[in-house]
Amino acid sequence: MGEHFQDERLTAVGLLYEAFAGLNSRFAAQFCAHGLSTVEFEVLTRLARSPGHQLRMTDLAAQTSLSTSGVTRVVDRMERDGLIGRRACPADRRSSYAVITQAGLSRLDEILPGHLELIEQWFTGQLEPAQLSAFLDALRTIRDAVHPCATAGSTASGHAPEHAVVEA
Amino acid sequence: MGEHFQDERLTAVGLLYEAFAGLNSRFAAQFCAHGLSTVEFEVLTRLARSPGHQLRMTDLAAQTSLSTSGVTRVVDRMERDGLIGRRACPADRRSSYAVITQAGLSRLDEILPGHLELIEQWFTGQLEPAQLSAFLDALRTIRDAVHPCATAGSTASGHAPEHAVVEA
DNA sequence: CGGGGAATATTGCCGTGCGTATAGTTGCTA
DNA sequence: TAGCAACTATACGCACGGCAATATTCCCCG
Repeated sequence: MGEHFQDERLTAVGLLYEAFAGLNSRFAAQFCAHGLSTVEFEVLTRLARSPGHQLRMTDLAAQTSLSTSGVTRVVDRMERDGLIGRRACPADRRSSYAVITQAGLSRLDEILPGHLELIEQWFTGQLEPAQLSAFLDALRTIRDAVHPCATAGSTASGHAPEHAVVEA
Repeated sequence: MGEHFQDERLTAVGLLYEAFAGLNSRFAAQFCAHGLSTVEFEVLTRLARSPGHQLRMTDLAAQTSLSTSGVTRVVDRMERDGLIGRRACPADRRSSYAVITQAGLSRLDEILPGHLELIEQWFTGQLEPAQLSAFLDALRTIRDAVHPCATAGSTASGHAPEHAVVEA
């Protein structure tokens, strides 16, 4: 494997990865400054965007790629903090709704401005549009050179479902 | 706090956040398919990009925003898997180098194509350039409306608590 | 030359957080 | 009414990482 070539890809991936990791950690730091974890923020936004500001536990789990038990616990924590509450489902007494409270909405209101600011900084600062498109061109070139027909059938180290891309 | 306005911001943040979260989880899934965790991938790229394919434990910790003990343990795992090795530092017998092995480089080679592909898909698919700039404009507008003087001062690089809100 | 303090890596201890498997409850249908 | 399905909550265990303590080595200053 050409060393030089590998270097090219590595620096490209490395730089971009740094940028992503940096953004993630800044997100986390900002959430933390407001007493939230990443998943808790996600739960909050999901609920806030849902009709009636509520969601069944199962649906919440499905929409956050968390297991149902994980959702139970997150909701436990956030209920303890007063950010969300549980509400019995009138139609089906097996289900229960997680519903965002006024405190939860306020918390979201506190976080959003800084969050948006961070996003904008990232895109306009760290990732100049021109830089970005140039980078993407380079990416494509490199990739085409490696995988003329993509296919990606690489057969890894006998480890697993290859490109098992999941996600909802 | 205007409900309508809040909704605007929420959908904006929510959509973007989904995009980021989706990318993250796809990254993780891909790494996992090759038997790596996220930090392990980061360590691998960091070492591969370093002169001599090696880095002192402390430096590795500094560059990965992991504590030194965390690095020790990650290196333990990866050494056990044969992806990297330890090498005594000739100049300073307190230090030791983590050095990437041939197997580690090969593993990286297996991962990179799919990784690059994913990145390109994300930028060109999920985040159309036109969409993106429009979105950023909207962002800016919204933000300005909320924080006329924003200031934003700061913290492009540290993790200052910013609006350190209490609440446990 | 010697001693104290700084730097470095490792390890024990512990908290966190999640997933799997299990249990308990309620709804639905024959 | 019985039995199966759907839903949530809990028990258990695991992986991960930070903090603080420890051992070793280096370096500076008297």
